[in-house]
Amino acid sequence: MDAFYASVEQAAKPSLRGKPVVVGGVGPRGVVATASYEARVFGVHSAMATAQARRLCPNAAYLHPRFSLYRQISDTVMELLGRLSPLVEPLSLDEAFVDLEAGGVEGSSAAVRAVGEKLRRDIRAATGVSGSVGLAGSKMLAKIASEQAKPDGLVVIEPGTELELLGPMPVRTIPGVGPATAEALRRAGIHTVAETAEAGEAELVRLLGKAHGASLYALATGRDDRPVVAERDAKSVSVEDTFAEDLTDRTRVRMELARLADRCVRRLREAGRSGRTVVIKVRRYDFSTLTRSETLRGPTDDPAVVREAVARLLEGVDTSEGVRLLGVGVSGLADFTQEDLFAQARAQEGDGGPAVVAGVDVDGAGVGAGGAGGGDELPEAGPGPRQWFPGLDVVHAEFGRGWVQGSGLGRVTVRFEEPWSEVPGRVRTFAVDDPALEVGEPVPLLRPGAGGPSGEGSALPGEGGVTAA
DNA sequence: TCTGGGGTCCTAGGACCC
DNA sequence: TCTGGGGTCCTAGGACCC
Repeated sequence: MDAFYASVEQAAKPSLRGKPVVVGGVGPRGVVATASYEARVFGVHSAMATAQARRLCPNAAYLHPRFSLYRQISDTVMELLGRLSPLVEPLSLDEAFVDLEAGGVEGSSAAVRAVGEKLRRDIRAATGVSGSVGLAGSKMLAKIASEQAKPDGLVVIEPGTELELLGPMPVRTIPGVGPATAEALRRAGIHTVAETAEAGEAELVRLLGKAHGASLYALATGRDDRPVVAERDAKSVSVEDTFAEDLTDRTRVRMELARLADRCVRRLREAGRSGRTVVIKVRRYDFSTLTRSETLRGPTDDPAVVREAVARLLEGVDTSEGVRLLGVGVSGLADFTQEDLFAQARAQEGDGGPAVVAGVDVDGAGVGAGGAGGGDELPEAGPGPRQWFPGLDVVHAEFGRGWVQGSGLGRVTVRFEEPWSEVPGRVRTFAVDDPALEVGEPVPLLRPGAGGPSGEGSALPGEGGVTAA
C-alpha cells in the first residue's frame, strides 16, 4: 500500500486530500510512522522525530495513528490477496508476498501483469486507497519491483534481466542491508550490488559474518529461493512505552513495569498463547538500552507470575539517572494456556503421575502450577481520561461526525466531515469536557451502499468479482 | 523539542551434558 | 601429567524491517 496510514487518513478526511499529512507520535518524543507524498517533498520521512518534521513542514496535519481502522483495511486487502493464492505471507499491515504460481496463475509476463492490474483495481474499489504491485521470480525481486512501482503503479521484472537491473543499484537496495551493513561494505570499497557480487562469498562472510555474508552473496548474485510462507506463528509478544519525561522515581518505575507486564499478558492471552521467557527492556536517559531476561521452568500466561519476574529482573538494573523507555516481553511461546496446564496437572494427578507437570517456580519464588493464589487478576483496560489526540474520530450531539484537529488549553477543535463529504467540513471549538462531544468509531472510507466505479459498494467485490486465476 | 512500537534473526560466551 | 569435542540451552546485545 502507498504511504498507507497517511493515505487512509486522506481518504477519511476530505479536507486533507492533496495536503501534507504526517501520521505518528504527536507527543514531545514522537516519531513519524508515515508521511504522505505531499509531506515527503519537504524532506519528512518515516522514523524521523516528529519535532524535526514539524520544523521541516509546519503546515502538515500531524495525526495520531488509528490502528484499528488500518487493520480493518489491511484485512480487506489481505482477503483480496487470498483470492489469488493460498500462499499469502503478510509482512506488516500494508505489505505481503503472494505466491502466484501456487495460485495457478500462468507464468507469462502478460498473464501476471493482468492479475496485478486487476488486483490494483480491486484494492482501490474495495478500500478507496491505492496499492502498488511488484511482480518477479523471487521475493527479493518482487519487493524491489514494488518499491519501484510506488506510488500507485506496477512493475514486472522479466526473468533474465535481474542482474543487469540490480548491478548498478546501491547495496542498500537489497532488503536486509541497513546502515551498519552498508557502512561495513563501504569501508571495503563496496557500493553497488555488482561490486557486492564481485567481492565473492568468502570476502562477504569475512566482513559481515557467516549467515549475513552468505545470504547477501546469494541475493546479490540474483539467487533467492526463499518460499512464501503463510501463517507463521508469532515467536514473541512485547509492549513498551516511552515516557514524555524521564522517570527517576524507582517506585514509579516499578509501577509502570507492572502495568506493562499486565498489558503484555493481556495480549498473550488474546492470542491464546503462553510463554516461558520474560524480558524487560530499559532505555536510559542517554538512549543506552539494556535487556534482562529470565526463563521460567514452564510456560505461563499468569499476570502475577510475569509481574514477579519483571520485578526480579528490575532489581539488577540501575535506573537512578533516569529512564525514558520501559518494555516487557514474553518469548518461548507455547500453544497452550495456564488453564490447559492446570487441567493437564489435574489429569496426571488422577493418573497417579507427578502432581506438578509444568511448575513456574523460579529460585524458590513459590509459584507452582497448583498455586492459583491471589494477585493473578488482570485489571480491565479501562477508558481512562479522554485524550483528544489529533485525528481521533468524534461524534457531537448537534454537529454529527467529525475528527479532532487539535487540542490544548482546555479546548478541542473539531472538523465536521465524513469520507464522502463534498466540501471540507465546518470547524468548531469546544471545551475538552463538553458533554455533547464523544469519542466515535472509525467511519468506513466508502459510503455504505454507494456504487463504486465498478458498481460495487464498500464491501468486498462479491464472489467472482475478483478472478482467482 | 532528537531518536516509537512491534517484531524477526543472528552472534557470542558460558553453563551444562554426554 | 594443563587444556577433548560436540551439542543444547540461556543470556545479552545488535542489525534490520515496517
